[in-house]
Amino acid sequence: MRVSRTQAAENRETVIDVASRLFRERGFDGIGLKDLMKGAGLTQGAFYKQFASKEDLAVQASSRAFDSASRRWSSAIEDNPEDPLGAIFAFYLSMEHREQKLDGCPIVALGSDAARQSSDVKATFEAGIKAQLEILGGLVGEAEGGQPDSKAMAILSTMVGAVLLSRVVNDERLSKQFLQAATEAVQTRSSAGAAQEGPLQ
Amino acid sequence: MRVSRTQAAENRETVIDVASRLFRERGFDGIGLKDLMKGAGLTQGAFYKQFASKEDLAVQASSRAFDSASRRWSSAIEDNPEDPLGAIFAFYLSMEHREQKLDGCPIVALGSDAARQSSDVKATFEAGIKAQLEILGGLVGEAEGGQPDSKAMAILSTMVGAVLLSRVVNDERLSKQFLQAATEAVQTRSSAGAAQEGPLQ
DNA sequence: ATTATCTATAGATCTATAGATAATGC
DNA sequence: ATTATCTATAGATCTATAGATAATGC
Repeated sequence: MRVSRTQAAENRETVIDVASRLFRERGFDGIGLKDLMKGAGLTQGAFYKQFASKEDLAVQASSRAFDSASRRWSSAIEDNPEDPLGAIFAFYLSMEHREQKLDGCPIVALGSDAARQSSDVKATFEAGIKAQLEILGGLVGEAEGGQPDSKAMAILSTMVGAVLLSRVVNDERLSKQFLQAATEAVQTRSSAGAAQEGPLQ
Repeated sequence: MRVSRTQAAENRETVIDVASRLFRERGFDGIGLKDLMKGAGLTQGAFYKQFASKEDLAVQASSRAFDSASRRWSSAIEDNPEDPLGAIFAFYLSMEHREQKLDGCPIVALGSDAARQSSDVKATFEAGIKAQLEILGGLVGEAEGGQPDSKAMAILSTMVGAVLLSRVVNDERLSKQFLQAATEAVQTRSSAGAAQEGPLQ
């Protein structure tokens, strides 16, 4: 029954990967350890050799979700070097992202839940959010001085809010309108006047 | 043990009120029927004469939370008729609102959860969101024609996202910056150039 | 007679722990 | 000898139902 040290490490990574997806789909309280472990091909009993508690896994899984988001942002930028910001807006503010809770933005999928979690979970969110602000801040015209990237913060707020709102309503037309309205707002705001029409959903 | 019909109706309202607050504080999955009923001064056994299921209560409680939000928006407008929009921004994008999950915006408190709930819950959110868009749309310069209040949607997205982000980070300074950045963004956007500095947290 | 609420409980599920097992790692 | 995983289980909690009780409403 015992597996090698490297296999155990792999199993741990698999559990974190699975949790990062299932938590986003069902919420921290919406899935139990039994199903999480089953998703990784293990049984519940193996859990506590790998993690201190479910809350510990919540931290690891949140961190993993932000890693995945970061990779997605980076690849959007690389795939579209002449308009990196537009590339981020295009995938983030899309109906595909609205539909894909499983591997979508952790702030949208788990934000309301994270606000009720321990400060360890919040610290993970804070770090992930700062990383995203860093990226946005680098792409936006850059701040005027005192405020540390007030523009990036407003843009991220609009992005997060729009996808959250688009998920919470049944009406797909309304969902699209939220994403469309947010796209226009962040584009005019980021290029301060030089608005470009983005091809979109 | 039986109470009068009017008392029973009152009890029902109390349960919905309590649930609308406790759900926002702890999430739909974060509180059980026993504690919900105890909060209304009743026992668990009385629940199913009043509601068909916990999900039914989730619908009623969400609706109640939006009623409460609507009342708050209206009173902000009435208290400040010369700058109604600024009044809404001031209370919504405040540290007090960040701290007050219990009676704060249901979209922020329960948005991530609601996206996983039944379409009945989503329909309630959709109705509440449309009511808020209506208010914003009436106060904003008004749309250019085709789009049904694209401005209002972008503003609401920014508001919701900023408070969500402000709740999800530990760092209060960062929280304030999100609220501040969002305030600037929605104010410049709503009065299209005629930006006014809002006194704020 | 009806019924709102109570106590009690069924049956499922949840997190966490205990002890057995079988393979690794020294 | 150590240990990653397994099966099994403790103890709590969850939603929902059943039957008793006592007051309402006719």
